[in-house]
Amino acid sequence: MNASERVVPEGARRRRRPTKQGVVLSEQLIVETALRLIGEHGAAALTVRRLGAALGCDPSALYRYFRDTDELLLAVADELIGRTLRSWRPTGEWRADLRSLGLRMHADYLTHPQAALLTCARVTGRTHEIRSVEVILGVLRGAGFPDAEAVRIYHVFVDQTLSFAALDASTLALPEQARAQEVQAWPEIYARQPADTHPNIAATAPVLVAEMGRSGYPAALEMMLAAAAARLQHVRR
Amino acid sequence: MNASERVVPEGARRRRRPTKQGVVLSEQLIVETALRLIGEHGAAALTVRRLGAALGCDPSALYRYFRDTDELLLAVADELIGRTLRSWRPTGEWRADLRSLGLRMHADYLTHPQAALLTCARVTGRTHEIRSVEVILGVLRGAGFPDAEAVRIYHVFVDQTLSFAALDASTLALPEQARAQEVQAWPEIYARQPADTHPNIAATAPVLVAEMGRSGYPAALEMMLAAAAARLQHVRR
DNA sequence: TTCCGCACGTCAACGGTGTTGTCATAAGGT
DNA sequence: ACCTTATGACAACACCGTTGACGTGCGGAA
Repeated sequence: MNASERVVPEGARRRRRPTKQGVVLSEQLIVETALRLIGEHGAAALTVRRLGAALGCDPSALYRYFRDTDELLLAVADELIGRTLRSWRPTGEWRADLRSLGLRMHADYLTHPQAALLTCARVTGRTHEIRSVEVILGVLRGAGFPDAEAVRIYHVFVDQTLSFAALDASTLALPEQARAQEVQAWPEIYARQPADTHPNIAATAPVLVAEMGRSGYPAALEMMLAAAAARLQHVRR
Repeated sequence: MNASERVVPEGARRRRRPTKQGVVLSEQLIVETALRLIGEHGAAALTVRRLGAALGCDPSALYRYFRDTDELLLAVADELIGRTLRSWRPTGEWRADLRSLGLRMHADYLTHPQAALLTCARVTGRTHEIRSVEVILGVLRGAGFPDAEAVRIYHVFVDQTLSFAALDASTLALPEQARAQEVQAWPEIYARQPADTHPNIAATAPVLVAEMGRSGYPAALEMMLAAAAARLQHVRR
């Protein structure tokens, strides 16, 4: 039997046969369990075998619901998009709205780094994504940006938010050991560069180490919003 | 023997013993072969076993040069940084220098999309990376930014460049079929949203489709540079 | 020039991974 | 109550990174 023939679309499912351990599987339950697994035990915990164990079923049973692990992760990602958008409320002030939406998206993606990594660059074309485009464009056009400007700023805003999310997520998604090493790298290596060969690093070492310990996204977002505001003033004249 | 004791620093290597197939290994050769493998057969092709086969040595021989695959990956990342930095010439004008450096880094990473994806989020702590930090900080401090400001802008600049590179690289790195589908998504889906449910998308559809067809990085970089220039003017007063 | 220590390539093995072919069984429409 | 077949279980496969043991032959010392 071909693998793609094995999976039955969720809507067409009729027989719900409990697992040996008494669990009744469903796409919804699997996705939720996967998200829980990632949240509780880190990104590395999401393996087909562990997911099977957590659900109380044989790992291969999952292939009745998803063609492969990639498809499973996409389903997880879609769930994430929905959750993010659902919790956002606009205020009517464009700059505050973009700021809160950006920070929220960034933060929500980081809650599930594994899914974020896989998802950030993909155009899903699904309802949640389309709605987010509509909403952001609405904020910008409502603020008075002309269409071309609004689209350009939308593009920068979305790509910047998603790409920073991916960048920061990939740090969180690293195996434990590599991540610890990453955190120590800046203090240990950059605080020790001699002033004669690396004057700029030496002169800024303390502030450099502090700065690199956190995400660059908030600062990047502020600079982007400032540039947009300046552009808006210029256009209005 | 402990794994970390097994690897000998490149400088201290004395005995160069050819492999059964007559290859003389070196850190340099291994990194170059890894990059070639990634470029030819995709990021997934970079496994210890395949790298060993491509080099003509036993997979475990690599552990004489790198403690684990992660350390190997960091070496690959640093090689990428080095290639970029080597081809860049400063002009003395900070804005032009940052612009050219950013665009060049972005472009260079995209020539090795698979490698960029794997490496661009990592702090290598190796020589090329350290030099790039020194150079960029020098440009900013030379322009008159106070230390704290210079560091903050450096952070935004570097993370923005790398994260956009990763975002754009991941599109290039998709399997052929998925990539074609991705390209068609914007025209096909967003050009067809009805004006009553999605007024903002419908109103901007042509310019939206055109804009999303290219990278957002140049526009993001310009906004970031504009914000930095405004900040510099403000500080100078 | 010889000789010896040990650097370094090789081998085999371990425990993990995703994935698939096959089978038994019970759910659900008839 | 039956029969079809959806679906979970099992076992196996090929691959992965990593490690410990081993022996060969290179390079420095004498």
